[in-house]
Amino acid sequence: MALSSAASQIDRTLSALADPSRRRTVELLRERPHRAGELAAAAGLSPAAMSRHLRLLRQSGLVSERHDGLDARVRVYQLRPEPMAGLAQWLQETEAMWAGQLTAFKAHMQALDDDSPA
Amino acid sequence: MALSSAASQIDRTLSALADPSRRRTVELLRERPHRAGELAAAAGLSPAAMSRHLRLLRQSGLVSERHDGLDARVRVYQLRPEPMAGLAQWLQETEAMWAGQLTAFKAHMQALDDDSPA
DNA sequence: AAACCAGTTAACCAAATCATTAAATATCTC
DNA sequence: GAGATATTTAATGATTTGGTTAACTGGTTT
Repeated sequence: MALSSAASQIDRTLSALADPSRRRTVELLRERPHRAGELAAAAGLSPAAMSRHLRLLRQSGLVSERHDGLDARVRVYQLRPEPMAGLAQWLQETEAMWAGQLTAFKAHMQALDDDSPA
Repeated sequence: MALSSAASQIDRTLSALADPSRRRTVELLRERPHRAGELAAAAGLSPAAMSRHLRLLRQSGLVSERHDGLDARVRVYQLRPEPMAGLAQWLQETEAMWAGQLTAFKAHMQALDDDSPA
C-alpha cells in the first residue's frame, strides 16, 4: 500500500486547511461554487491574495477551477471531494482507538437526531 | 451556537496537525501513550524540538501530559479526543454539502424529466 | 552530596508564509 | 480598436515557524 504518498496527500490537505483564510474559503465553497472575486470579497482579501490561496488550494487538490461559460474572464472554483474524504478517513483511523468513547458520543448524537421531527 | 469559538478551535487543531512532525507524533500517540523521549526518537527529532512540538500540541488541546508514576522525570503524553472529534464533525458538515449537491442535481434531473414527457 | 538522567526553556538562525503593490494576461463592451 | 473588467503573476517586505545548541529544572541513583 502506498502509505507514504497517501500520507503526503494528508499533509498537503492539512497544511492547505491550516490557514484561516483558506479554511474560510473552503467553507464558502462547500455551500456552492464561487467566482474568484466573490471569494476575495467574502474573505476580506485582495484579489491577488485570494488568487494565491486558490493556487495553493488547486495544487493541494482541494478545489477545481473552470472558466465561466458566459464570461471567460471569470473563474469559478469548486470544492473537490477526494482530499476531504482522505482526511476524513485518516481521522477515522485516529478515532479507532477512542472507539468506546466515540461510540458513546455518536450514540448521544444519534439520540439528539432521533429527537428531530420526521 | 458559538460558531466563532468553535471555528478558532478548528483552526488551532488544523494548524497543529499541519506540521508533518506533529502529525507523525499524533499518529504515534493514537496507538498508545508515549514518553516524550520515545516520541523524539521515533520522529527523528531532538528532545528539544519534540518538546516544543508537544507544548504546541498541548496548547491546542490535542494531547494531555502526565507524570509517570514510577519516575517523575518522564512525562507521558496521550491523545485527547475532543479536538479530533471536532474536526471530524467539521468534515461531516462538508460531506453534508455533497449530499446537498447531489440532491440539487437530482432535483435538476427531475425537472428535466418533467419537461420531457410526451 | 555528586553525578546522572528526562525533559523543558532560551537564544539564535534559516526557511517558509502571507499580504501588498505594481505589472501582466486575457477577455469583454462600446 | 480603446478602454474597462476579472484574475493572475512578480517582486518585495514583515512575520511566523521549526530546528539547533546551550543552559536550566527536577528527580533519581549510588
